Amino acid sequence: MTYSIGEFARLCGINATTLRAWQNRYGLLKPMRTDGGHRLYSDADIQQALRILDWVRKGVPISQVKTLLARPEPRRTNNWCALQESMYQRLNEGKIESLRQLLYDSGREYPRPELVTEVLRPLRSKLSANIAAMLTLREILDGIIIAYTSFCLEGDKRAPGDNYLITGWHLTDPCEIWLEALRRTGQGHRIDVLPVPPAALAPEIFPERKWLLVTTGKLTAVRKKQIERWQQQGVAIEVIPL
DNA sequence: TTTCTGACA
DNA sequence: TGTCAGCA
Repeated sequence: MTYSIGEFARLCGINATTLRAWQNRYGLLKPMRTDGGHRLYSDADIQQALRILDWVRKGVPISQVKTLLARPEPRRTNNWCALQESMYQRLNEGKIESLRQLLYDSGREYPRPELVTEVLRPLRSKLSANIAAMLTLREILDGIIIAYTSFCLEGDKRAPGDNYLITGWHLTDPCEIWLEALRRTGQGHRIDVLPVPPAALAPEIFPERKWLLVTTGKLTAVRKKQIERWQQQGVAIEVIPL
């Protein structure tokens, strides 16, 4: 399957002008050309675009992305790959109950932080092209992740522990709140989730709880100031950059 | 509709 | 760094 620049731009959600600029200025994505000189993007280019967007979302300047892409993939056990693949297949075949079961089993069998970073996050990245079918699959996956995380959080509440509130702060992808919560389950914390962060946060109203703020992008001077202000008001805050 | 270049914020 | 106008 090949795509014109217009189609490709729509699929991956990047402006066509920007795609050309990325190619010309930073050598990112060099598609084949038609005899007439028009760009012809392939499915491999889509995968590459998703990898690029992953770095951009993490706040990496586009000029530095090429070096990061050239780096070999961070080593991942075959086990993780196989598990990810297995989840993807069940999702793709609409076997939702089976996928749910697999996630619950995996959560019992493997450490949760690795499950999140090695399996769930990569799987969601794989599903982030702007194609209706993929977005639908990702929503289904997110629903299962949220349900499972709630289940784990409730379990943690049965034991004593520190009280936490986790939410997003300048965060584009709300599911990341749940993934971060899931990473922290089973460690003797009692965590509540604010799934939809309010437009303006007021952590000072619950100073007795520790606040975990999941955030994308850079900690600007303004944001650092805000955190200092909250801390001066006696709120314990941990910022979790993605 | 796409190409490219140069320019702007 | 992303986007736009203008031209072919």
